[in-house]
Amino acid sequence: MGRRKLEMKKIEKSSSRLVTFSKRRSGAFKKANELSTLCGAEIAIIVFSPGGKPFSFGKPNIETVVNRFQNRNQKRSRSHENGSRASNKKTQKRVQKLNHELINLDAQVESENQKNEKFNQWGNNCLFEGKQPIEQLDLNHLKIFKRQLNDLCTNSHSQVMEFQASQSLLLLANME
Amino acid sequence: MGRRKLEMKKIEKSSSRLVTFSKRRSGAFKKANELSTLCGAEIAIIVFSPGGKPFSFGKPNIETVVNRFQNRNQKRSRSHENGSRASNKKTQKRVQKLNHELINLDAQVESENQKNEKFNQWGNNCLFEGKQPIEQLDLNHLKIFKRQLNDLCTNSHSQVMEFQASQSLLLLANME
DNA sequence: CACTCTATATATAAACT
DNA sequence: TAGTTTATATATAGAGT
Repeated sequence: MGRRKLEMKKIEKSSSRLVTFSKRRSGAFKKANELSTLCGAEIAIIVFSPGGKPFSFGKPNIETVVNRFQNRNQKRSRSHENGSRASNKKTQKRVQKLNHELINLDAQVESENQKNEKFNQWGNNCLFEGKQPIEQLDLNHLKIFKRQLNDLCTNSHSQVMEFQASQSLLLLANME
Repeated sequence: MGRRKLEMKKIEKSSSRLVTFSKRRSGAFKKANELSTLCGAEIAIIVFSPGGKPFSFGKPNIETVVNRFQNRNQKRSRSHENGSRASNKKTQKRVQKLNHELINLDAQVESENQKNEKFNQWGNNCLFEGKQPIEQLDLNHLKIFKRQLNDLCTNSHSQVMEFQASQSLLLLANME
């Protein structure tokens, strides 16, 4: 699916192989997500790169699907459901708001999409607030945020996950 | 990728949904096989149809890949104190959801980009005109979103900030 | 690297068988 | 319910930044 037709054999050139792996892996995950969304199906993908690095995608999550497949429906441990981590109510509220806004934003954009004409004027009329193209930054933030989140989902290593979680929000915090 | 563009939501018509599931499932497996062949990667896919039927693909085979993945998780799990794994699962789930929201958002904007050249140069040639059209609603969502993200992380010095950042995503994970 | 930009190769939605 | 066809939508190879 590119400039040339690729032979279906291992790509020799290691640099190309790596690029292809990365592109196709994300392509595969996207497909999996679409399949799941469109058809209401549960799906899990596990890939090991040639270098041995694990990548995974799961919806609703890997464990559920894999366990179901292995007929080992282990019961969830609900004992930690809320733990001490949810103790900061202020933060919790904010996050809740944030989440709603995000959902609303998505719905809004979709709605505007249908009113194509108006949406097209978005960029013309509302970009600058004072001097700063704040909204543009927002979009970039969203993209970066998305990328970070994507990494979080892709990488199953919990420690890396938490690290990246911090990183992503720090990034957002530091960009202005 | 067909006669029409499909909305990324569950297909209502059950007959169409079934056809789509079948087609896309085989498409996904084919992609997985190609990825494996081209890059020398191990891969496993498990899918449950909406009806609950399991389908799977694995190269060299499912068991190998899944076991490799789970062994790795076991190691990881042992090195953690109790409870962290459960939270991480939920973090992953929540983050996945958010990610999907953002993917959709991004897709919408991208779609508009193609339709409207002006939008492509969003940040370059758009001047603030002081208008307050209806489309402003979208921007308000963006602004609020960003402000709240900032609020999450801006309050304190970097160490506390990082702590809160982690906490935020963990909270996201714990809220539904 | 991670991303962008195109020309091409593929996947697939609908319709039909 | 699975193939076949065909018009379109996507994915992505290769090259460049």
